[in-house]
Amino acid sequence: MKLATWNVNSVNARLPLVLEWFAEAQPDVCALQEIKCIDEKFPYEAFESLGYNCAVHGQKTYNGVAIVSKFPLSDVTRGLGGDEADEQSRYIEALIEAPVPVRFIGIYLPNGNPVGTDKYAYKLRWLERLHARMAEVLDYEDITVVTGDYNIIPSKDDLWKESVWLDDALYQPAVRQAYQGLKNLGYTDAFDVHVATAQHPIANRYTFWDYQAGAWQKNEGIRIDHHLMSPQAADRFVDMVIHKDARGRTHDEAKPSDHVPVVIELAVE
DNA sequence: ATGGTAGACCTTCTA
Repeated sequence: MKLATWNVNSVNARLPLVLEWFAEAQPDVCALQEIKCIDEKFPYEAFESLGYNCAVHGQKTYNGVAIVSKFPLSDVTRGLGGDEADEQSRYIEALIEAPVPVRFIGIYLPNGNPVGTDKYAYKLRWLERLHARMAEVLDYEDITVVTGDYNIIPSKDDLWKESVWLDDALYQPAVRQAYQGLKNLGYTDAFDVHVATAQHPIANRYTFWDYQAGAWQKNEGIRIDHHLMSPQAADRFVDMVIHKDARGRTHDEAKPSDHVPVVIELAVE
């Protein structure tokens, strides 16, 4: 089973490119972030025509997440617990009803910039709430994958020049420690397994290149889109592919997202 | 020198 994540930076502005990628890559399930539309404006029909079911947690203008799946979806949860006042759409969870079921959680973690503001405090609180939910989910002993745009650069190997990122919310020690804390619960970063088991050196580890300052042309990227696997999922890990080519592809008037799809394969079929 | 790009949308905000 191929499970993917992709921050599309507006699903409607990106639709031709997104559909083209789905037709080619054939993910079984994909988490989308920054759909940037309310539920009613999600392009359900386009995905359904490719054979996908959709669960959407939209929001006007900002954020918004969705799960699209070739298998039926059940037990859908929209929004992360732990703060009733939080109105930002950044969390969606569903059970993928494949022959071997998979619990699939798509997140769009707060960016948190600038450091020291309420936005940064919100990021840290959101990480605490995610930690609590991921601890709960472990008790289900499901094949669980928590995937999405974490807005966290885990290590200095995951950026092109450390000095540029030292004051950024994506690279703060407290944020990186919180990411390590998620792994300490018992989750495995699919990329770590990918690196440890690779037959050849990893040619690319970045998943995001900024639109500004020619970042893509200079290969000034960062790794911020992650798959965290429960022990039951990690036992079935087969492969991981970062679709770097998506960053340079255009389609008529549609320009690429600043993030690329990241796909893992699990042996659950 | 505080740039540069993209998307939604109402004029700036977010990333």
